Amino acid sequence: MDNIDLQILQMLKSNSRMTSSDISKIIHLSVPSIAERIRKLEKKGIINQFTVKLNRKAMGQNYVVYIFVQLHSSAETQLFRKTIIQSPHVLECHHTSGEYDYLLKVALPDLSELEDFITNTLKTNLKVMRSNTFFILSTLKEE
Amino acid sequence: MDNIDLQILQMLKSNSRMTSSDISKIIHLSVPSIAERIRKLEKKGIINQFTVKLNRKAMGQNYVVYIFVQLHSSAETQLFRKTIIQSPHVLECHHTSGEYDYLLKVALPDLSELEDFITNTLKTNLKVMRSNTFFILSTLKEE
DNA sequence: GCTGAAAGCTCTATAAG
DNA sequence: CTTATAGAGCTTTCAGC
Repeated sequence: MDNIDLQILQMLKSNSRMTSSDISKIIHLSVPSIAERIRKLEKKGIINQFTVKLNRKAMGQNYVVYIFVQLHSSAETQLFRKTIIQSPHVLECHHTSGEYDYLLKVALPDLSELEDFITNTLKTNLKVMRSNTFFILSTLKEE
Repeated sequence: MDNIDLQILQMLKSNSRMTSSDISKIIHLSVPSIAERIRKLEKKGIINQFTVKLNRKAMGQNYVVYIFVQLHSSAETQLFRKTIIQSPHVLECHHTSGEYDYLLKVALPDLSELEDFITNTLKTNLKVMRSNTFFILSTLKEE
């Protein structure tokens, strides 16, 4: 991966609908070369996905919270992982170092759904030992 | 925004290079209709950005950490915000409720750069009062 | 690995119903 | 919203460096 690849990635990051010929006009390289470089970046897994960033408020996701979670035992891990991955409310889930086991980033339309998520999904269904929730008041930056 | 818009958004989320005619073959609506719907979704700000998800490891970002940050006083806020937004290492920055003021998500190539970021950028330059760092060991889900 | 040109195809924009 | 059309623009391929 050379400097030209980095430039291409940067352009696609700012607008993934750019075509090879768009990019060709900016960096001086022929269209077929750029098309092939993009294909290779995808194939090598450097580009994971072409996607869109959506406006959460517009999508009715008015609350975004982080929830630290500690599980009882590793016996619960399987169900926990499966449920979390499938839940449409969970934006991210990381296994973390420190006091807790996992950190979830969760988007919800209202507080009653948050209550439901913590009480039913986490505590009851997933047998989470303890959790710690804090709210995102505003976001300065989110890539 | 109706159900068709939601379907279009879902498809673009899974692959933002889909064209109107690609989408037209899946949901039964003419190409001009879909093209116009996408334009409106962009104009309304429901679609914030067309972008790519990159593989962090492949980009040399071997460590991703969360850092909670507490500022001394609101006098430091301006510089803090400006610096954070410009820093290429900072993936996200949220103003949060709870014990700390901000939560940063930071990607770095190695531990010495992490040390540098905490010691120099945060503590020295930005006069951060205290911080609390924890590591992401692995990621189950990240939209 | 890159360039340039040609072929064919696909997309977008527009107009009319 | 649909269909139809025209024109612009894209991707791919291939020969040659």
